[in-house]
Amino acid sequence: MTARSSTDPARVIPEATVARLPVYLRALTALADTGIRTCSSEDLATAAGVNSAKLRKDLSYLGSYGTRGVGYDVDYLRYQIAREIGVTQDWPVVIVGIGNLGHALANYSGFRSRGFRVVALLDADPSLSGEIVAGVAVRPFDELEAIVHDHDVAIGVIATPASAAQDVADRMVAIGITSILNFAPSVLSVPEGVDVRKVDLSIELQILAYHEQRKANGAEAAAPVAPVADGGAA
Amino acid sequence: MTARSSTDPARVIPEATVARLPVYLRALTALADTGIRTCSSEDLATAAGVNSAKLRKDLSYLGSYGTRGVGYDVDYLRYQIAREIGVTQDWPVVIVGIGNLGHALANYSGFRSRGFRVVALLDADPSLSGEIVAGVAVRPFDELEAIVHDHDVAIGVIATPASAAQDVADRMVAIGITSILNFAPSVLSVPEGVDVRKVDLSIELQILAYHEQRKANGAEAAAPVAPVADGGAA
DNA sequence: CCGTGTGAAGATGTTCACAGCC
DNA sequence: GGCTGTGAACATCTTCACACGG
Repeated sequence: MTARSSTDPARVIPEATVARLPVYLRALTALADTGIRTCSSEDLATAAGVNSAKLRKDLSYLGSYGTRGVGYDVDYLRYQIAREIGVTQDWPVVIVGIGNLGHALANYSGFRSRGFRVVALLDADPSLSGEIVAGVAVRPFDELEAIVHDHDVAIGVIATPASAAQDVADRMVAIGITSILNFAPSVLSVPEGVDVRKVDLSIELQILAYHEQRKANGAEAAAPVAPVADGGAA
Repeated sequence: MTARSSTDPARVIPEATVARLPVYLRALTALADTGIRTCSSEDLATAAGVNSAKLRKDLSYLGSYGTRGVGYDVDYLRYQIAREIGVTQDWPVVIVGIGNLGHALANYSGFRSRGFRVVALLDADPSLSGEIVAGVAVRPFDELEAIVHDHDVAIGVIATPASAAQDVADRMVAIGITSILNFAPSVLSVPEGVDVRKVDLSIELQILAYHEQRKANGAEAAAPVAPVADGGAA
């Protein structure tokens, strides 16, 4: 049973699973690059850094793409996941804010190779206009609307200072962008139907600092080594 | 009662809460900057982009720092959260891999202002050695051990290509680093007791692409607008 | 026999709704 | 009266363990 078609509207993939699919995709690509044609859930789970039960459960939401007693065909599964995520063809994206981070993002080759194409770089500072970064000219922020319409852009990246982020987001939303990746350290408010994901460099460090502090306190105080009840996936 | 002291070893803060504390900290700083001395859970929740029940629950894991009928003292709560995270004084960090992203990270002022101090920039490429980035000289990767010992560094940032990331991580762990922030698109394996957090730019975009594709499919197929059962926190 | 796919159990996280205190 | 702090209900996510099919 459960031969769910990819167009079955009832099929819902849990958010936690969606967040791992790109990891599986990358792991499959790595396996394929080493010439491996078939893998078990155990193999792929190890490559992806998760345990095999979770991997199988995740894949089960997509359909039954494995063969019992055998495993998964690497290329076939890779295609199925790519199709599910929607990266079998390129998504055009615009990057707004060409400071240090914007430069790094524009030059990041991982976007290109993973289903995204940077169609424009925009900055409010007119002195940057015309500069070529990673083969793309920096253009004035005003041109956002024309670019978005011309290239049918649905995804925007914000790499501006925090003070500008909400204004940029408002403008993006007004023009029709419905997904935003925000690198600015600010909370964006957007209407329903617009997705925002946030990448915050210093928040990640602060989370590490919290655990680091706990390790230090634990060492000097009570329990020296907490015996973590761990499954044991390497 | 539950007058938990900050040194009470039994007190455990859920991981999901830990991940939000830095957001609250930032929101409190923003409120303080506009001269606000006191705020309700509703105010702070709005500034942080969460709902107030979640905020209160999160804060309750730290202790009882609010006043019923009144709210929270902004500066006092800010200090308590900073202390809990461990950013009341600076953590020295090293950044390995001074490509585009490493440059951007080295120049990112948010680290400095949020409890971190970049004490060294390292790169395996000898031609980069001596270059000054954000006031810090780039040094050969070999000097990692000396630097880590000299500055008592516990947190390392990896901004190398994926192919080098595991080697760098192994070296960091061998030298005594116990927390790693990994920007390379690769799965790191580290021994128990070492924390790794991953920031992956293209994974975030792929997650957005998935939802974007769903919106597009939903529009052309069945339900035009899914009536999301939402609490309604703006 | 082996490894996938999956119900069921358990753990973690979120929201509700109100008691308790200012 | 108003707002915090929190048990209890609900939702989501993870892990277990085994039936099932190649």
